[in-house]
Amino acid sequence: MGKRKDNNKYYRIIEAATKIFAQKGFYQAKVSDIAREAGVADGTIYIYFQNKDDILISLFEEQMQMVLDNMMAELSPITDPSEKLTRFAQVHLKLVQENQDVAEIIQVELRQSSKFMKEYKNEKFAKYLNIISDIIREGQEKGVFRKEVIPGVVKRAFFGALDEMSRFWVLSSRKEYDINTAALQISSYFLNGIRA
Amino acid sequence: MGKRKDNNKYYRIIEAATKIFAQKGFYQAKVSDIAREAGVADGTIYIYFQNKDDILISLFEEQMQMVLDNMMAELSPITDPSEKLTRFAQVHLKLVQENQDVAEIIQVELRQSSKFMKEYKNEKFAKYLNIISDIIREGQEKGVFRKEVIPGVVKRAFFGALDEMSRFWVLSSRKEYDINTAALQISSYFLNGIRA
Amino acid sequence: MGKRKDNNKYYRIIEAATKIFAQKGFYQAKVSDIAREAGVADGTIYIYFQNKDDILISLFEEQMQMVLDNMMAELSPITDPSEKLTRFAQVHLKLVQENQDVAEIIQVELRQSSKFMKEYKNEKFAKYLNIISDIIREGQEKGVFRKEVIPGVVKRAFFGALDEMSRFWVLSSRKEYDINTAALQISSYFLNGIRA
Amino acid sequence: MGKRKDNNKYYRIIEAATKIFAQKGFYQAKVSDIAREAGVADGTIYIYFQNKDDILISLFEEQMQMVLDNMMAELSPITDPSEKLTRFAQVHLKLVQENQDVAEIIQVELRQSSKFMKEYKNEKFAKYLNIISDIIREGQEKGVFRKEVIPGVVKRAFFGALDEMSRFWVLSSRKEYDINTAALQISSYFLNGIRA
DNA sequence: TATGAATGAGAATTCATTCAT
DNA sequence: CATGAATGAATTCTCATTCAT
Repeated sequence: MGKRKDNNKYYRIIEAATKIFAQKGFYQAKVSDIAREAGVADGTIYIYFQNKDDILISLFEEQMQMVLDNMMAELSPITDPSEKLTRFAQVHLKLVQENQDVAEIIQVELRQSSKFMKEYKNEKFAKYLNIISDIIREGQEKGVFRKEVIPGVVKRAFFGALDEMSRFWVLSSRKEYDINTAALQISSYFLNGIRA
Repeated sequence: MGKRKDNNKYYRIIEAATKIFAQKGFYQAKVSDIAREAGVADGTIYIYFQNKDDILISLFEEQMQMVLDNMMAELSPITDPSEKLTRFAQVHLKLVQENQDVAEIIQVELRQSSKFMKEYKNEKFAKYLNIISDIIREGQEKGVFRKEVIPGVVKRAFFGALDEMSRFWVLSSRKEYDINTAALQISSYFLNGIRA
Repeated sequence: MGKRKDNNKYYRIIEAATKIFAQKGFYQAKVSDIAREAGVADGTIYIYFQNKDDILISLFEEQMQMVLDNMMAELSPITDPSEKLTRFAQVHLKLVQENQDVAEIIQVELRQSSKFMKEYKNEKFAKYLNIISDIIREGQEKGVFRKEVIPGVVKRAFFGALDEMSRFWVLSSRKEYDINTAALQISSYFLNGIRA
Repeated sequence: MGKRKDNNKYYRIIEAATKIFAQKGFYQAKVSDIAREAGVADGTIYIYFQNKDDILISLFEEQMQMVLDNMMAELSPITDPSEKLTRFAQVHLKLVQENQDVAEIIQVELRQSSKFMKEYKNEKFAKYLNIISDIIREGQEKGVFRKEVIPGVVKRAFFGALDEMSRFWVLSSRKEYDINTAALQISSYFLNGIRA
């Protein structure tokens, strides 16, 4: 690895940006806000990142990697596809709960990323979604999920369901129900819905 | 009759803004872009709208009203809750398909609305979601949906599933499958999942 | 006279402008504010006045004429120069008191008139000041005022003294002393000061 | 050390603003005019000042402080109240003569300050005026000025007389008489006028 | 590497003035 | 004459980015 990430300032800036972007949104956030939060000078940001866009992109990469690693680690010991799907829901909502800033940025800014970063292909996010479709396919092979179910549809529907749920959960001040309850409800809908 | 709305310029600006916001996103869109697209002078915008934010808010209100009206009209003749839910999915995705600009704005900018429009409460959107929970509750009363299903979770999960699906559908250039197929798949997952 | 002033709208606009300019100052006042106050359409203003500057100039002319006429009428019956000077002070401060809006505009906007109306020569104001120097000269001829007093200095000093006094009087909310008292004090200073 | 003032750019901008405001008046002066005159970028102005109003306010504060300091230094060695008053007139008019830009701004913009700077209380100016009333009061205590003279009236009348005189002197191209002559005339009027 | 003062392009908004009705 | 919707030039202020130290 080059010197770019050796220094912990790189991560301090990512952390700071995560907080500030979550608070104000990408366009409302000023580079100097991030610098202040990170305890560095404005100019220092440009030693570690090419520009403001690059901060957001790097943030996505780093945080999505973290999420991916976490999810992989949680799912690897499980063999049963149904259990895997349920676990995915639980872990996803738990991660959201524990990293609300990250969650908010991914939910909000990810959506408009295509607007300001035409070229940015969010491959990590695609990988994350593919964990779901891989589970579906595995279940279909093992004969526990119906064959006519389209994995590419389920992965989006399932993720969308969790995502909308977590958005509500993050934004609402009074939490009417446990997030784990929501995870179990949602995965049960889908499991019942796609069971062979 | 006030000067607002009784003139077609109001709607011409809304139309133009819908196109421009969808194309570039709210922050990247310049008021003068919208003016040019609408064929009016920059200053004219400010006769019909208080500021740039107000354009977006008004756009939400108008377009959500249109969506609401459409959905209500489509569902009113149906009595069976299961059929209603399926129809909701079909109509929603059809509306998205026919109003991609509107869909993109609602999906993308709606998310960050809380960031720049602290005071704006998107009541129309809440109403739209409540159509779903009303269907669920009705189904529970009629004994066709399971009692332990939480309507507030289903409405978000179901909408989220459709929304994520439609985002993909709108963004992807090559459409792998018919959007109606997706609608039927998703509603079937949920119907199987919550059936009594 | 042409049709310009025949219509009472001309005077209604002058009245309105007097009020609005006094309230907000020339630059902060909007033409549409004046139109609303006068109960006419924005465009109507431009039938009676060439532009915003012209409103102010016309206002000066009209109001200064009124002030001049008033002062002349009050002084004409008096023959004694000392008494005239005292009366000038009293009438001036009374006029200020009764026409605070006019006073404020003349005091405030007159000062910067040279800035935005390079060509405008405020002849009426010069005439008004000359009433004072005429009194001084008359007094010198009659031997009641000292010869070495320079009329051109006295006219400015005397007017300036009254003007500063009236500015304070207009602006301060609680009036510590009667404005007539101030008039008498000031004229007594000058009379003692220049008496032969 | 804050970033304000310790840099000479702060003063360069004040200087430039003094010139530009005197030339065109506050509202006609563009921030970019000031920036160009000061030899800095437009944005640099906003590092040292909050906004255009703040430039004017700061300018008042700085220049009035200068005037105050000067006047105090000139008067401090003098003990006789009459002589002090005369000296005040001389120094005031000399300062005006030497700082015509400053004088013009204080005379012109000070008047309308209440219009656009509701909250700004020009305390330095009040202090300056109070130098006069302090002299009057001192003279009354020493028995050289009449008791019935109201210091608050004299301070305004005297300042107003000098101010109107200096306005004329600054604006008129051909100077009919020496400014010192005017100072002596005016102070003699008042001294004769209020002498015990 | 790190700094942060300086830059200046860019954008929202205002409002005097016009002109078709 | 009167209207007031429409115009678009003009101006303040912001903030990502640079670069001399």
